[in-house]
Order: sequence, then C-alpha cells, then structure tokens
Amino acid sequence: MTQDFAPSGPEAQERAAQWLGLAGLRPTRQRRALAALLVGDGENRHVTAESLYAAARDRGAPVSLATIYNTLRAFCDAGLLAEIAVDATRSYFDTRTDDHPHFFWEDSQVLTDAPAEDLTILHLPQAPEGCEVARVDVVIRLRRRR
Amino acid sequence: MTQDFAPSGPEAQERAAQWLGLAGLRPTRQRRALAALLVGDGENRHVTAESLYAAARDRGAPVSLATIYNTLRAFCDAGLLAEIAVDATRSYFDTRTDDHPHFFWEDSQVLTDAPAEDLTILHLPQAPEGCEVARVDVVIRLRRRR
DNA sequence: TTAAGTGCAAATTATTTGCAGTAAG
DNA sequence: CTTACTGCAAATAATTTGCACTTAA
Repeated sequence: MTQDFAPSGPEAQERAAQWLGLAGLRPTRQRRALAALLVGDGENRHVTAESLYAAARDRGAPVSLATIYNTLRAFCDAGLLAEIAVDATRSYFDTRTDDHPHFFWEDSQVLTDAPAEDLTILHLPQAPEGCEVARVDVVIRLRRRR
Repeated sequence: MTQDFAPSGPEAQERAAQWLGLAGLRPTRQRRALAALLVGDGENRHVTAESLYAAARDRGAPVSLATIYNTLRAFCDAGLLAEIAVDATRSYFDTRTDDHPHFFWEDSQVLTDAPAEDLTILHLPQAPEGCEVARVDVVIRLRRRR
C-alpha cells in the first residue's frame, strides 16, 4: 500500500516543485512532500486520503490527516489532480487529469489506469440540448476469476 | 424531487409484489411501498436514500431512514437494484440492473439513463490475467453550457 | 508583516448496527 | 410460534471546518 509511491530523491523534489509551481500553489513542506510522493517520478498514481497519509508517515514526512484532505482538495481545485468516483465510501484521486479509462479491482479496492489505446468509443450519446459533456468516466470493474 | 416516482395504484402494487417475489423477499408493508415507488410503472429509476425517503413520506407511506438504507441494500443484494458510483458523497441506485451508460447532471446531481443504443464501444481493454470484467461503468458527466 | 497553510479537535454527512418490539410464513 | 423486518438511537467512517499557531512571500 505504501510502496506504490514515487521514490524520494532530489529529482523527485524538483519535479514536485515544478508541479506545484504549475498551479501557483505555495510550496510548503507538507505540499512538497505530498507532491513528491505523487509525481516525483513522473508516473501516474491513484490515491485515497488514507493511502497518501500512510505513505507520508512511512516516508518520515508526516502530514496531518486534515491537511491531507485539504491538500488533495486544493490540488484538485488547481487542476493538478482529478477525482474519480468508483466507490461510494471513499474518494480516489488521479495524478493524470485527462479523460481516460480505469480498472477498479474490486477485491483489493485498487484503482489503476486501463490502457487507453485499447478503448475505442465509436459513438457516444450526444449531450441533451443546453448541456455539454464535461467528461466521460469509464470504469472497468474487475474481479478475480473463480 | 418527489415527483419522479411511479404513480401509485393497484397495478403499481401488483408490479411491486411481483418484483419482490422475483428475489423471494418478504413483502412487508414498507418494502411493498418502496417497490411500488421504484418499479410501479415499469420505468427505470435512479434514486438516493434521501430521495426515496422523501418520496415515501410524501406519498403517505413513511418508512424510517434506517429501513430505507437496509432495504436498498437488500434489494441490491438480491439483484433487484444496481448501485452506481457517480459521487463520492452519496450512493445512487438504479432499477435497471444491466450494464448501460448514464448521464450525470452535475448541477442538479441527478442521474439518468443515457440512450444505450447511442454508445458503441468498439474495443475494450482486456481484463488482466486471472481477472474478469464484472461490469463496465460509463458515466457521461454533463454540465449546463454557458 | 501578513495572508495563506497547518493541525488539532469538534462538527457534519452518509451509512451501518444493536436491540427491543412487530409482523410475515 | 419463529424468524425475519422495522425503527429508534447510538455507532462508524469519511470528510470538512473553526480556530490558534506557523510559515512562505
């Protein structure tokens, strides 16, 4: 659970700083730590408040849970993260903010990217008049085959 | 909010009873009332615990909120309803249980069916080994055009 | 210096559960 | 009769918020 975060190191710090800079967010110690965990290696990540909280604690850069929540919200508002609705009991956040499909592993409750190039939507219902499509969420729910 | 439920009447009662019978659920007064609101006219419906609670109260067949939750859960477990994840803060339930696309109206927080015949998925990422696809959720998020 | 960020504790919101009473088979 | 269902009140769980303190600009 905690191993799925970016390795720390100077380049991670650098990337984190740039990422925060993108949105003009004040680079506090906590935000830099969280940003480094999220985008320190350029990989896409899917986190929950709890998973990020645990990761920060385990890496020796503890951040309060309230700040985790505030920060995830701030990153989202700034467009650095996308919130994905897959489970009614928990929020998931994705470092990749463009519209792309996901796998949701029902047994482990883990969210991952699905290869977007393997999804071809030929035809999409058109938005009713007066509306526009904000986004199309595609979640492929997986379960272990018995 | 409350007007989007099935009109009451003898045929609604009949349909409700049959629907409950499908799953072998004991037809209590409250379950019959809720079932009638949900499937009394054969239309598909999308409800939250609160919307169903309000509807029951408004129709003069009040059901406690705890029972609403228990019942929605029971209907879901019995395969009579499908739970759709669209919003992290609330659960939505659909009377149509097959896999089909949805519109989610972000301003009103309302969930509706999208015309399935207008969605063509040409190619879907294949499930990783050892897994099978339980379901594919497609949620088209709409917002009022400015 | 000063507005924004942090963290604790308390508050909120959605949902579940324990349990005594009620009703369906 | 007997087991499942209902509803209240209390318990949980995820998330937000008030507020005094800290820190980046």
